[in-house]
Amino acid sequence: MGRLDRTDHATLTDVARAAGVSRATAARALGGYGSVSADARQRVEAAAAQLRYQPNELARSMITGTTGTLGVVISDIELGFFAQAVRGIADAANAEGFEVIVANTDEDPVKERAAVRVLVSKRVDGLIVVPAAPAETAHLEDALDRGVPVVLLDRGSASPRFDTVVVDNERAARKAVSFLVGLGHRRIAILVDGATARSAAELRAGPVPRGVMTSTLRQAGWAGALRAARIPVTDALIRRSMYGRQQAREATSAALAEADPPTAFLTTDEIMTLGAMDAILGAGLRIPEDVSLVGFDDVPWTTLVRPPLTVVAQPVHELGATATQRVLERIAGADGPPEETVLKTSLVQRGSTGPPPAREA
Amino acid sequence: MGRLDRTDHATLTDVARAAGVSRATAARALGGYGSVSADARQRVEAAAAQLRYQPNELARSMITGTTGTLGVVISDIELGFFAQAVRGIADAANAEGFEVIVANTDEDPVKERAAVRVLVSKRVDGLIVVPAAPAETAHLEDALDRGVPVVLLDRGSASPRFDTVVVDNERAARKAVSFLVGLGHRRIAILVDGATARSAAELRAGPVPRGVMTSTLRQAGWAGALRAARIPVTDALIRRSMYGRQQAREATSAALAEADPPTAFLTTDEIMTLGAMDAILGAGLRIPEDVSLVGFDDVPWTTLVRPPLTVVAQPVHELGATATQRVLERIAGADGPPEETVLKTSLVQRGSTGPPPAREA
DNA sequence: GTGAAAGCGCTAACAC
DNA sequence: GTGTTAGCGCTTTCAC
Repeated sequence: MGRLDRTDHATLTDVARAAGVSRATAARALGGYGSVSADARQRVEAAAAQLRYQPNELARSMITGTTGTLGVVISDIELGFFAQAVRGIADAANAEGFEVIVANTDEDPVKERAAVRVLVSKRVDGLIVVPAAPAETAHLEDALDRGVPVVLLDRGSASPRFDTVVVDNERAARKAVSFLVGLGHRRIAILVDGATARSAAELRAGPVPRGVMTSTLRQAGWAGALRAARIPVTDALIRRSMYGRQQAREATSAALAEADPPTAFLTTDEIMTLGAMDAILGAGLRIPEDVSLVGFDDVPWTTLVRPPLTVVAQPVHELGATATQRVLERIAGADGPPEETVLKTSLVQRGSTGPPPAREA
Repeated sequence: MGRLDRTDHATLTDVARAAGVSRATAARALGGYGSVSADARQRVEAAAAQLRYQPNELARSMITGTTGTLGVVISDIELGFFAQAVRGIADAANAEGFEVIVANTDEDPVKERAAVRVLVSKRVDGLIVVPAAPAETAHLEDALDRGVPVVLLDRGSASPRFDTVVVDNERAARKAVSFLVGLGHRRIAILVDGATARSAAELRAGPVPRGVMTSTLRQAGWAGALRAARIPVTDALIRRSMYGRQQAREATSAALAEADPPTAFLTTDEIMTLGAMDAILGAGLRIPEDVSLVGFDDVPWTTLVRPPLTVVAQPVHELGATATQRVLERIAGADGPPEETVLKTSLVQRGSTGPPPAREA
């Protein structure tokens, strides 16, 4: 341990000197390229082992122009969905020898811009980002212009320049709601983050533009299913709340307290589902006898609560793996037009959905 | 966009040329050190903005010897506990201008060694690791020898060389079990990962050595509480399972099927708790009327299940933040002896604990 | 097969 | 105040 200089790391120069060869020869022996005599190789390897030499990847990156590092920009690693996605990314990345730097944005575009800037400065080879504001992508296009491939995860953007990996959000919600309609429900509410909510009028006006959050798409799917069943799409069924469990709970409680409360709820992610269940159980209502519930995301606890939850399951791990694959292809030089990959969700029917209360039929 | 060379990044040389000054002056103007005339600064800043110059952190790191990056080595980011810890780390790190590279080991020492080697090669400024095998720390000492500070999180090691941030595992379990004893329970089982389990004889033999997993410590706390209540510590109460929800479920079911089943269970983490609850509810037993349950980790769903779970809450976020603080201090040059920080857990009493069935009293 | 030399983009003395 | 000159540790021609 340490005859070494200030950094305590043996350098190639140290190894070369110890082996009695030039740095170039040492590099060739260690890097396994060019040709080196058996004897020289021997001595270099011995010296390297002896000095516990490990190449300085920083220096190597300076030359090769690649760092073997991917930047991942998400909203919050604590949320099950993102944690799973990151694991999918990390696994796919590690398999190809890449490491992953994770940055949380909390859906704040300012933090996102800062993170992207830092990551690009650190010369990540590629970026996977869940855009906080899919409509504002100047900073992401900037990364692209600097030669850093960017793949969007979970949300598409208005810009056509990015590879994108998402799930079939609209269809997923439509199927979930159609299922509820088939059960006999007509007053099917959707619980959405107020920031991404659209009014009934907006929903009637036409298709959802590109570059919106998933919950907006899910809302469109919900509206589509209602329309198909000739059920009026009204603002009363669109329950808005700020994003958060407690807020979702309050919004759901308010809905439940109305004159003709919804007989079923569709919630757009784990946190909202948690809040909605809090409210339903807290009101002493039975699921599904009094009210049915379908949530997004098949997280572990959904099978533990009673009744187990009917959910839309997303292939989250695969979402991350696919995005990684895509960015790795770009890094390797693939230069076709941006691709949008849409992964399939599935409706997992469990116990939280049933016919509406008898008096409703 | 791009008169730039192969990397598409403007360099300091480009800026200096555009501003008509030397690289040194440009560097001073941009870096805000040394002194530069107002005029020169002006021109440099204009040129930098015009070229959208962003310094190459790689080159900067080569010289300064610091990367502004922390390596975090955990078992699995998908587990709520680690996701939370990583968030705590990332927040504390970001606040000081550091980024975080995350590596998953799945408790595999081989993966851990590989991860540490890569991270050190990438010249992270410090390492926070949840050691997969706290007894084998040669690779971590190697990092230390190379000048990379290492802080252990969640688990201590046998080596005295590392700063460590843990919770009071033994005391936490002791309190939880004492609480159950106070309720009248005597057959209190503990569900542990078979890999970390100790036999009743081993537990009686003496204190737990340093460098073991948390569940081993929790088992010691469990045994301590039983001893204090003069309840025999028997192997029958130590329920082993492989790590995993399904495995925990099976182990719990087996315990429940015995002649004199435990009237209470202590589970050592979220996954084990999930499996234990699966088994208890699956057997049609009521909680806490038939069997009480105390789990480790106060995750979101614990308040949603019925009854809500009594748990040992760990300050997970703080655990990560504290470890980060420690490693940052080391990076800044603090060179006192290694410190062990022990954070306090708390027992959150909810509905899953009550007196044992009447016939037991 | 091997060494000398250049250079990645930047910082940091050290002159002027 | 500003420019020149060395490097950081490595890869990579290009001679020999």
